[in-house]
Amino acid sequence: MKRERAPNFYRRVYAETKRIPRGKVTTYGTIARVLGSFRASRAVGYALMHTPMDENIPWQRVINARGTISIGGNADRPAVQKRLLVREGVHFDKSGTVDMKKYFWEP
DNA sequence: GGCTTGACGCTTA
DNA sequence: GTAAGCGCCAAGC
Repeated sequence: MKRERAPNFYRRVYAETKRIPRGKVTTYGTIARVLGSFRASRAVGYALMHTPMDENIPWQRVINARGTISIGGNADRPAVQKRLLVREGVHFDKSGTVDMKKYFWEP
C-alpha cells in the first residue's frame, strides 16, 4: 500500500484531490484530465484506492462521472463517504446520487 | 517481458 | 433512457 517510491502519478492524484474545496465534488475523469490523461480514469481510481489516510486526503470528494459512489466491496467506506459529503453540505439524492451540476468542481 | 485486473469514461445498439 | 462493449493508464503476478 505505502510505497516509498510513490509514483509521481499517485502524488498528482492526491494533490488534485486535496485541491477540492469543501462542499464540492469531482470525478475521476476530471482528475485524469488535469493530470494530463483524460482516459486514465482507471489509473486515477486505482491511485485513490491506495490513498494513504496518513495524508488526510478527502478521497470522498472524488466520485465517478455518474455522481454516485462505487466501491461496492465494503459498504462501510461509501457510507462514510456519503456521510462526510452530506456533512460538508453536499446534497445526496435518495438514490445516493450527487447533484454534479451544482457540486461539480473542476480546476 | 507479457497478461490480467481495477473506485471509470465514452460510444454505439 | 437503459444496457453492453471497447479503450485508456497503472500496478500486480
